[in-house]
Amino acid sequence: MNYWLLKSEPDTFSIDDLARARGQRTEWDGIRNYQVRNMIRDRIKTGDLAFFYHSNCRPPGIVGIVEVVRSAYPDPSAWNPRSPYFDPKSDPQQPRWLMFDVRLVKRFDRTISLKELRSEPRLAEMTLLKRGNRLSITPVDEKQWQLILALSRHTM
DNA sequence: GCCAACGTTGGC
DNA sequence: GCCAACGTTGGC
Repeated sequence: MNYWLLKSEPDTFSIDDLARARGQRTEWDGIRNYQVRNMIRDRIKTGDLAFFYHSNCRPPGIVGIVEVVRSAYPDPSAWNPRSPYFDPKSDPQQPRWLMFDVRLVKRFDRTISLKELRSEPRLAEMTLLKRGNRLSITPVDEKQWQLILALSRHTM
């Protein structure tokens, strides 16, 4: 079983939106980066857990946990001309883009901000925190996962 | 296959 | 709004 971190801009889709969704489930669609696509295809499996991260907002940070409830399958938004994720070069006969489904597991009582994550030396090797990282899905290892879980229980 | 130009991400 | 860092595109 693997751990992940999923970025989402709360203006587009927040953890509150997920909490209100039917079954507290959603499709994780719109991925248009090959490195991330390959991770979805090869490594993200049902039962994996992921931190839900709010990006491009103030403050950016981790706000909860989701579980993968369906692994990779074709992302039809690639063929929808009205979708912001439309990709005219994606052939329905040979799907280029994949998505997966997640369900809300937990909303944290507080946001674990990017600033707080950066201030923790034991998280220095987190992919999220690496210089220049822009991937919208990044791996989290077991130790990092447990440490962040512990942080989530602290009141600030 | 190189690489300049352009587009995107996302923290600040 | 700025801009560093990175990805993609397309001419050659």
